[in-house]
Amino acid sequence: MSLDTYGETRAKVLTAAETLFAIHGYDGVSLRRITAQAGVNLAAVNYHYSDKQSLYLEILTYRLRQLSRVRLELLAAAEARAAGASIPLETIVDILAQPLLQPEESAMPTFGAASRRLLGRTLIEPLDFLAPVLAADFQPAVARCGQAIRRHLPMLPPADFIWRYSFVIGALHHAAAALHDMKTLTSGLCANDDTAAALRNFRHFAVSAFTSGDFR
Amino acid sequence: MSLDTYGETRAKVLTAAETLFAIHGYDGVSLRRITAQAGVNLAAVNYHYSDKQSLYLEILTYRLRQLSRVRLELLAAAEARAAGASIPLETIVDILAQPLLQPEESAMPTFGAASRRLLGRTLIEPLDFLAPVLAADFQPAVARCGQAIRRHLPMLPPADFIWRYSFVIGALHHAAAALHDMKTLTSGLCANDDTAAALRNFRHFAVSAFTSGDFR
DNA sequence: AATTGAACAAAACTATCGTTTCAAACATTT
DNA sequence: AAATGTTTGAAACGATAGTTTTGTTCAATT
Repeated sequence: MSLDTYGETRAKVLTAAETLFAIHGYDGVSLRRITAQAGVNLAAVNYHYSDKQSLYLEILTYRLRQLSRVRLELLAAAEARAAGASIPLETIVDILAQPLLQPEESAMPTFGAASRRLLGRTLIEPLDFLAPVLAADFQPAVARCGQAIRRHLPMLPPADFIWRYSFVIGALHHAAAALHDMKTLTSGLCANDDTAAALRNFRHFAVSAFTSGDFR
Repeated sequence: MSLDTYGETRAKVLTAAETLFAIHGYDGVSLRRITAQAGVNLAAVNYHYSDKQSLYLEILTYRLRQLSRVRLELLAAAEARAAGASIPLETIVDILAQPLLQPEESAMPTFGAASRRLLGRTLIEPLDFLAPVLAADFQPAVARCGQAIRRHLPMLPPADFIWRYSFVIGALHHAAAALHDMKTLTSGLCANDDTAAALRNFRHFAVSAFTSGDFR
């Protein structure tokens, strides 16, 4: 191995693992497959990370914190702009969706299509051992955005709101997990990984789902 | 083994497999776990079904055909009622959602919470070897419902419609997969497996998502 | 009652899983 | 340059995966 590549094993494992986990899921990928794709030795995983679960946890924790950090920063900036008034509904939806659907436009280095798909998949089918990190590093930012949206719909019964919010979040996660394969899912009508179109359409979709019925 | 239970092994495997696959996914369940829960011998799976993939395929094919059959029957009945006019948008949304979210109200024997969760999960993260059965036994009915909805929005650009439809279907599948855990996901505000509330709220959600913007 | 084919149980088989071991190679420090 | 601690490579470990084999038991038929 050449000098300049020495010490890159850890990063190579991370990249390969994120890609493969995103496509096949946690149980669908073996450490041999990860290390083979990364071009490193099998033992590298148990050396740099203690075990398979820790590797998955480290990837997820990093991405979830990245996502929540950007969301909370955008929310704080929007609150400052609003100067006491409520944040526009479109803005809150964008704060929720853009970091996930269009990470390249946010300040999220190395967060690409694989990260998006991994999060979309994980948030749909969380594994048992991920519950703590989801509660700590994901739910709070989602709840904050939900509260900001809630202020636009003060007359909507709480249960009705939570149902709408669940459907919107579900659609968002599903889109994040499926964006890579939209061409097949739409019989060629939508392009794959068209993050701009996804965000634009989701924004309109979510806003109209929230505002229907006139509970303002 | 007593006389009256003889020959039930195949059914016991099916029930246990559907439940476990719904909870843990295809790769997350071993045949030993399935046969242990079913109370049958390990070799029963490879005897009654040829292998693990075939077992999963048989369950999925059966459920998808059940779902599509009911949807197409409801659609045909609604078309007959409409007598040439367009089917009400609410009715089409119900045709899509009710068999999945509230199977107990449809003519779907043995289709319960586990089946709903299994389909929701599978439709979100389809395994490679399921693509043929999805194309043959699931997509057609979804496409038919999509066309029926499309007639309500003749002025909406095709790409916009397909995006909205994708989001709605994504929200539906996510709800089907998550209905069992709504209490946790909504911090206690929604009850688990409240299929009636899910359908009622989804109906309103989907209709407002489609009709916003006034493209009729 | 003997026979046949289907259904079941027990055990072993092969492959692969996550993980560990241990020595060689590396970079760094003295 | 020697010593030290870190990183990597090759091999093997025990456990578990899916699958197969083999022998037995059941129900039905002749």
